Amino acid sequence: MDFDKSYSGEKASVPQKSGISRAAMQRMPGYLRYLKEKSKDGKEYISSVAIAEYMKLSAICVKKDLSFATSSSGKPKVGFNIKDLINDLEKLLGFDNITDAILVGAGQLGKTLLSYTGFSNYGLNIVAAFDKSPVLINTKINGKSVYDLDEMESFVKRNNIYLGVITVPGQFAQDVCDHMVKAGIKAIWNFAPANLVVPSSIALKNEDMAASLAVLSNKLKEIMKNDKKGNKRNDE
Amino acid sequence: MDFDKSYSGEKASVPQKSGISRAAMQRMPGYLRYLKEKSKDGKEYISSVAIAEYMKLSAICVKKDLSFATSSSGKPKVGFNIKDLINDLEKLLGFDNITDAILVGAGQLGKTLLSYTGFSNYGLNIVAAFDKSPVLINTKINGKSVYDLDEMESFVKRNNIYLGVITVPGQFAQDVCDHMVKAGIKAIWNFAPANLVVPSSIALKNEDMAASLAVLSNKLKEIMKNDKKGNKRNDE
DNA sequence: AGTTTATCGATAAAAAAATATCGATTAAAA
DNA sequence: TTTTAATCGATATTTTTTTATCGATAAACT
Repeated sequence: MDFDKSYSGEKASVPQKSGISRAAMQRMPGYLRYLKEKSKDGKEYISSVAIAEYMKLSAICVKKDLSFATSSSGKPKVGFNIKDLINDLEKLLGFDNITDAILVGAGQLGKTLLSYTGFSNYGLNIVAAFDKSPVLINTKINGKSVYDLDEMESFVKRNNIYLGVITVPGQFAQDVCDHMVKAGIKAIWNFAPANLVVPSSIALKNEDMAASLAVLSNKLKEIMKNDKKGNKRNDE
Repeated sequence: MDFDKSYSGEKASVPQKSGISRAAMQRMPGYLRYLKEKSKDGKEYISSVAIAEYMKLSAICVKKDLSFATSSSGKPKVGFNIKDLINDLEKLLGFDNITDAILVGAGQLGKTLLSYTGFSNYGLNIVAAFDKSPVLINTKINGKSVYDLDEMESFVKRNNIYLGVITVPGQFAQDVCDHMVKAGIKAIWNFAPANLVVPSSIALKNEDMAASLAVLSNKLKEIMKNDKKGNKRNDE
């Protein structure tokens, strides 16, 4: 039995069965976005060097990352065909076919996510929301219905939903999570500040603002320290 | 909102000068959250094993991570003093003293962040917002004023702000970013789906929804594949 | 008090990820 | 047509991160 090694389902240690490291996987959408820009500009081919320069990565890293996605291969001297690469990446990322999802917690953040129209670009379609608040139940947000949380389980089963988004306050997150798992949800995108416990067979991704902020604060601290020491900055 | 961007400024290759890896840094808030829970429950000491079990990490990993934060040391047989550890972590994370920040883009997501009351726990205080829309300028959101974007630079300089949050649509993000850098902002928390280019002296953290979703979709795909192959699931 | 056991902390080993090297290839230039 | 230069792709190396080992220590038990 393989247990997850990073907290809340985001293990640091377990290898990706597909061979792609998580770090690489996270870079993919960045490549995709850049390639789409370039494609719009009318460019047809691009080299790993050019991508790397823009993305501030090493060309080797880019080449290796892309090798996981590319069906066709790049051409020496010219690089990769951008359109092909976009297709490959979208396929790899699953952005090419839409996955239905439900969201629990129609508060401020929930509303924001429900109102966001860009998810279809990422292959995600939030079809309904659930909440406990009578004020919200049976309202619509961006054309999407908000139902009583009690109906979540049957809705999920009836509509074969596998992905759930959690946008409730931290103290309710575990409970919502448990219900989702019970209902048959297999992937959870958690925006609540909580360390969720899930069976190892469930995919969990935490959108942890605190963690992000921790990294940023740390960097800022380093910068301020260096500035005080009189080091030059803006080294471009 | 939609966000993604993983790379500029977040290269995988740059070593952390402080010796703490980014991965470890990102785990810290998780520890902190768990310890606070335990502390509330009245527990006084906790072992790395207990933390690891809950966080689904190895105890060794926990010990090593905590060794970067701990001033005091743990006691054999009983573990760490929870209160001390909380203090150490908050200090390490900079959550113990508040940093002022500004936000640009008072749309749906911007409003959500402005309304979120939990940032003070993370040492962040958004003091003002900026936007281009006349409808929003001079309004207040959660008691925080929205000003004309043109005033951002002088505001930042006048109030010695070092941290900026970007919540504008992707196509405007780079421009806003440039203005922030020009104004003297040293750390940028970017929620826009854009690959921002910043001087290397600027800390940049992208809240990359697409990247998160990529990881989650990938996991889900694996799970569905295994399910189809008839593997058991919910192995607890 | 003496023994046992859980836990720490330091160091060593292993694993994973990023980066470097280099021959092969192909477009463009001479 | 030959040479040159940019780029790929595979393999090797290095670096970083995680995990394992193990002696030391302090609480609990006998």
